[in-house]
Amino acid sequence: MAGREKGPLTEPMYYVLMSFLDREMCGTQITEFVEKKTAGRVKLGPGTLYTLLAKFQDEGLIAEISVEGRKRTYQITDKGRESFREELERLRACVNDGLEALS
Amino acid sequence: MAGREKGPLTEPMYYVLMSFLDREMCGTQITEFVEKKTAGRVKLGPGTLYTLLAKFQDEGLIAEISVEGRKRTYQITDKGRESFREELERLRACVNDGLEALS
DNA sequence: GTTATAATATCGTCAGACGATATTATGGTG
DNA sequence: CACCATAATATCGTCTGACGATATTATAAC
Repeated sequence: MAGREKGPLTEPMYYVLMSFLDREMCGTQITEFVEKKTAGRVKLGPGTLYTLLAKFQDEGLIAEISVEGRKRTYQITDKGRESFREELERLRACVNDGLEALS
Repeated sequence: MAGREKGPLTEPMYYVLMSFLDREMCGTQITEFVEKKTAGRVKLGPGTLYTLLAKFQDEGLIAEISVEGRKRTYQITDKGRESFREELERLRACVNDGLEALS
């Protein structure tokens, strides 16, 4: 059960997936989550966010579970969790490589 | 003495800067360094590499120190080192955020 | 039912990644 | 020296993603 076929995640992709680990989310909740989690370091524009949600749904990393009026709520899939874990490992590898190179 | 004005580094940028920490480098040495350091996870195409070297020189992160025939050798600047350190910190923040979200 | 608000969707532009291909310099070999 | 192989860098075109600005759509309050 490998994660996302296409290579590594970008920073926005990573934080969007992360927002789903605890609970189901809709777009605006994700925006708030990311900004808060990163203490303002990462801010998602709507263009980035909704394009991403559509793509993640396409790729089966998240699934829509409800629509209330305009509000669409999604939850992460097993494949999505796996993609997130893989990305976290990649990031750790980057950090390790960097620390090693500094010493 | 802040690093790069423009936001975070991409993965290729990060590893290219990393290659300079120990010693001066030319293009082909960088390609080999990155592939070896990441155990093949990251491979730099020539388009990516030489475009990057030109930009880094422009931004003052590296400086050309010798030309032998076609071979151009560069070394990292203080600003370049600072940019690398900043990027490493950013990556650590991403990892920490991810670990925290998983728990 | 008009206005305000919340939420999502789309468009255009720009930066970066990268393979394919071209260019340029060097050294060897006859 | 002329030719060729090789090493190294440079450029081009295409594609993907980021993002702000703007538009659209649904709900609710008055």
